[in-house]
Amino acid sequence: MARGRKVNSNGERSKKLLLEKAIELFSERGYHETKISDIVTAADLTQPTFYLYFQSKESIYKDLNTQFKNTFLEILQRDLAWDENSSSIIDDIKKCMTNLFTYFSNNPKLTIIGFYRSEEAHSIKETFAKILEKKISEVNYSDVDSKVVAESLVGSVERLTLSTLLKGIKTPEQLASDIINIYFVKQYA
Amino acid sequence: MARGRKVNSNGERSKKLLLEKAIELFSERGYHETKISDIVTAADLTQPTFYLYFQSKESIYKDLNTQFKNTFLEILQRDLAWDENSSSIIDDIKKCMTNLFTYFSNNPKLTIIGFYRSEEAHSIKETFAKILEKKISEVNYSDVDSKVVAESLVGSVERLTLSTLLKGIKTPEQLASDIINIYFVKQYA
Amino acid sequence: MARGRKVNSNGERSKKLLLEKAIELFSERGYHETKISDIVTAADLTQPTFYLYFQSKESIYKDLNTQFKNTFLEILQRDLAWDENSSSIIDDIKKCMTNLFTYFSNNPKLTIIGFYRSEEAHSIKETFAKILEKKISEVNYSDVDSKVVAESLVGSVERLTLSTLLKGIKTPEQLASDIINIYFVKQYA
Amino acid sequence: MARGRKVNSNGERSKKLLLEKAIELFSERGYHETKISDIVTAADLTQPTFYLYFQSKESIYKDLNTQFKNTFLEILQRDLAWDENSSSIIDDIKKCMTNLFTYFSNNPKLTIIGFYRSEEAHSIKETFAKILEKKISEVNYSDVDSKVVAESLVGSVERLTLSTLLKGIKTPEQLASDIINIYFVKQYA
DNA sequence: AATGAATGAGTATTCATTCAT
DNA sequence: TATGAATGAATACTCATTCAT
Repeated sequence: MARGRKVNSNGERSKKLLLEKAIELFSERGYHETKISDIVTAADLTQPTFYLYFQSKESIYKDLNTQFKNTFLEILQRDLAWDENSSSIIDDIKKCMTNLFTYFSNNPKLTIIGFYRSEEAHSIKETFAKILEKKISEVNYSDVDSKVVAESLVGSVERLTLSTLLKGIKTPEQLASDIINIYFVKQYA
Repeated sequence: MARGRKVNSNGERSKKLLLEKAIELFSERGYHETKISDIVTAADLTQPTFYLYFQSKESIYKDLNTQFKNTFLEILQRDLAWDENSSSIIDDIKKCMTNLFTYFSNNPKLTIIGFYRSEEAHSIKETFAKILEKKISEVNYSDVDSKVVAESLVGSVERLTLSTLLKGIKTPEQLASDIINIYFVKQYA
Repeated sequence: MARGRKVNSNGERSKKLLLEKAIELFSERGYHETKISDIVTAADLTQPTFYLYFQSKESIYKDLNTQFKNTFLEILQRDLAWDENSSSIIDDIKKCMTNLFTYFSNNPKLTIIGFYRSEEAHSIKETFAKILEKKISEVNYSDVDSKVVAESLVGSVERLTLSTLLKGIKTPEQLASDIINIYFVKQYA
Repeated sequence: MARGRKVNSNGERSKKLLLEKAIELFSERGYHETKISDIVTAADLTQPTFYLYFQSKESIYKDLNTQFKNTFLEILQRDLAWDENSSSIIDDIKKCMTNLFTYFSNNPKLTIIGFYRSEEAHSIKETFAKILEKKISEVNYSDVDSKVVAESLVGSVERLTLSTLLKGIKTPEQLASDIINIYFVKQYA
């Protein structure tokens, strides 16, 4: 293959392609097992082209994580804003989860990276738990302290996303409903 | 430039030391960010000594994971054996969790590796979920299918171990009790 | 994504601009530390444009050096032509130095490149020394062989250009006069 | 060639060898034209071995320069210490030059690097000139200011080292004597 | 049992240069 | 005349692993 511009080439398209392949590979193999050479090969480009659009391997990974984190926190903020005098706290939580699951569902690979593989995932989950805790503390949750309930909820979201949502077994709405049922509806007689 | 056996050296002790340091570093930094040179430096030994006791970096990591996995599955098997005509399924689950948490608590670093960092962690959790599902299916859990409840439970264990148990906020017994409360006791009125 | 000829663009001007920026950067940073991308960025142009006017990075650098060398040798030839029956050899040398310094002064950056940074600078200085030697050998210079005096003179020119002439501390005339004083006038009693 | 320790290998020797080859190549080709691969090939070793003994290409180069600079300045300090009430300033200068030339002569390649190729060479020469200027200002040097004489002297040293000393045409003593003759003895009648 | 010394095989990154428009 | 887009070829540096002692 000769040097220089390819026929019909287009910068935006190349960048997008590289991002796609990067997301794909990072989510499948993780950061260290993904080589720049893998990414560019998958995109049918060469290594220097990667550096035309991204600063470094680390920076593209961080960008991806930031992107996930920002959207995630945005949804949280929007749906679980604090002093909201909403009709029902539980409905709020349910709505929030539905939106979260919808986002995960639409961006499964990015979610794998940002919610499971990244080192930053910890802090994201901590934040999630803290916000939930505040909500739950307003609910009359018998016998268990809100922190534990909140962390438990985060764990449920984490695990169910992987095992049912991303596998297509449950829709966002179903999953949110199931979780609400487990945590907030009398269920065991 | 003295070479050869150190004064006071002892094969078993060196191996143990290397294992300890490896667990420590793998749990703190993960597989790729931990170099053999880090491990031996921490153990005040040299790289060839590492290969005296372990086949490779990968093999020691796998060993560690296998060790965790085996004990984990052992506890599961023992406490949640199938067709047991136990007095109470829920008590069984509670007992199992208590034992699991006790093990985690006694081996926090190995737990980080085997239950959080390792790629194998997925299959461990799947197994866990499957066994739980079988149990739960025997319980009259209204409105939510057992698979979801089981996976949710696994998530709760996962998250609460990290955020409360390993931080010393809850004892194994307390945590098991909390989880049982959340999942199996009418809690929200 | 507009491409093609810029408004107000002009081939000759672009080439001149590139040359200027190249001289500037090569003199400041040297050959290897100057990237083509630096040059074109400084000229507010793009990399392919560079190759419209110059064959390669090496060739523009060589051109610059050749340009310096040619002018330098021209001045030497003109002012120190061999068997000239000039009234005074020392006056010739002084005149030559004055002209050299004037040229340096008017082209400080090119001088840095051609007289200091370039690998070719060695041969230029050798030539300079040889020509001076021939002149000096005709002068009754006691105790020191002409080669040494000539090389010494070259060194003085080299160093003083950098430390006084190009810093504006001395004018070409002053510097030439100073050097002549040092080398050819009884100065230390 | 197999991995692992070579027969009869010795760390100190390898390091020395690498240093020697590095000095040789840096002096012949300069920093950028010398690849690590060139150095290790010349030493019949491999690239990782280089990094066993040196931090980086830049660091070994800097070390070399520092080594040259330190010795150089040491000689200067020792031989041209300020308020010395020495019998003769000119003798001091001569002695200093002799020592300098001897050092250059014994370390020709390092001298090429540290006194000619390095960017630091400028500051070394400036220091040299400043110290000389102080000395010369105490001498009754007619018509030319001491700064110019000092810089000129530095230039002479610079050029003559290259063109006569390192080529074996002059001994350190002869060269020092010649320079003193040029600058401080009535020479042209 | 342990270490000093060495290396094979990567791996991210850079830069001059070129093609298609 | 000029540029957007791309690449060939290098190059410093790292790390797990191994041999000789």
